[in-house]
Amino acid sequence: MVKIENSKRTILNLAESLLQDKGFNGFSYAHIASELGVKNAAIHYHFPTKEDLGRAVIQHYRDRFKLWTNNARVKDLPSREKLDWFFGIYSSMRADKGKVCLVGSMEVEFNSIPGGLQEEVQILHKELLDWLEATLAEGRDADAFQFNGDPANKAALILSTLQGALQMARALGTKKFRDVVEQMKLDLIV
Amino acid sequence: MVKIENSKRTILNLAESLLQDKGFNGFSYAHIASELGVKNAAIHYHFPTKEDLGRAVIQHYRDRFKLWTNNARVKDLPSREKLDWFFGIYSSMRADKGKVCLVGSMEVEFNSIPGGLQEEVQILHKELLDWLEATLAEGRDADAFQFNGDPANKAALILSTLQGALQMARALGTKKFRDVVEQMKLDLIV
DNA sequence: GATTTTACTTACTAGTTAGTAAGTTGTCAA
DNA sequence: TTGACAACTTACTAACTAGTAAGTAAAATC
Repeated sequence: MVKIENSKRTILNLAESLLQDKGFNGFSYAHIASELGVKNAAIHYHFPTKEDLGRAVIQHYRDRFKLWTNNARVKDLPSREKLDWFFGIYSSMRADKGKVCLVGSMEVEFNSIPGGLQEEVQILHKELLDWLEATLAEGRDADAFQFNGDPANKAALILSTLQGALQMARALGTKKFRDVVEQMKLDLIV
Repeated sequence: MVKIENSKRTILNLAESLLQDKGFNGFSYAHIASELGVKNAAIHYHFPTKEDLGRAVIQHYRDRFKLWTNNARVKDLPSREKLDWFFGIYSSMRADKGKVCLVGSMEVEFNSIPGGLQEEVQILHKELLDWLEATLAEGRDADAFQFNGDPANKAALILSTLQGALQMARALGTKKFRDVVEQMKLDLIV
């Protein structure tokens, strides 16, 4: 038995990374195993099926987001800084080997992933949307943001844009991603 | 020899459909073959490798877009209607079995597709962006559109948004897609 | 000190993948 | 009518896929 500190967590992190790098159909148990220097079956020991692994990745992602947004360091920020924090998550993904949003990655392959994963993606996407909607509404009330229409729709627009912009950056470079983020701010901030 | 009218074109169309439905890693030669009632090798006869097939799909997509945008029926439209036509392409995709933008689909899997395909995606994305940028610039000059900043950045934002919104609709439904499109118009049209 | 549990490895399976080589058959041009 | 060619099929391969069953060794628990 090789001594790996908390190997379940290590597998989870690597799986998340691979999902954001190559998509659900783009990586295999063999990839994970060889990367970690263990055998195929070791991964199956922790996550019996690929669906289990996928679900765990999304649940971990959800937990982390909930933890952050409930933390005073984000919760008590003014609206504009909350939004900057949120945009920062996506900028970090871009900086981290050109990763793409987990949600977008799984929605592109939505019709070829297990049903249990589809549900999980749905829930995560809703949670992101809800937080963003509340932040936009709060910011408009405080005259920090300026936009017409329903905050829910503006939230859906912004999330879609971030998701698409990370993908665009894959083909056209990081500058394009930053341009889009700047344009979003230009369209939103007073 | 079974009599199929222009089977190369039939394969191409089905491949495009599968790409927008399941992604590049989500379909196989066997899928295409069984759907068309032919054998695996028949597909390889027309498109020796999967990279060849992918390139042909994208090139076909590019040709079609160029044809449309150069046609008087689009070319001579006022800016607002040009934009409506463009948005209509994405609405049609959504209506057509929840398809997703070809570019987004391939950018999610960018790091697990052949290099030749990556180039082709890059070129297509640039062409879409260039047309949209020109249309936005033209529309702002004609006081049909209203936005701050560089038309190139606004074009990148809009394209990213459409791409992301089609993906979002997979998990959260068509209404969300329409909401995003309406919000974009609200943010743009005078 | 014995027993159970954890975290694996070894060795395998059945199915799928892209891709190939060689043969077949209908169509068309000379 | 013959020969070339287009459009396939048959039959195959090597590599990879998720997943399993049985065995092993160290560590934790009793």
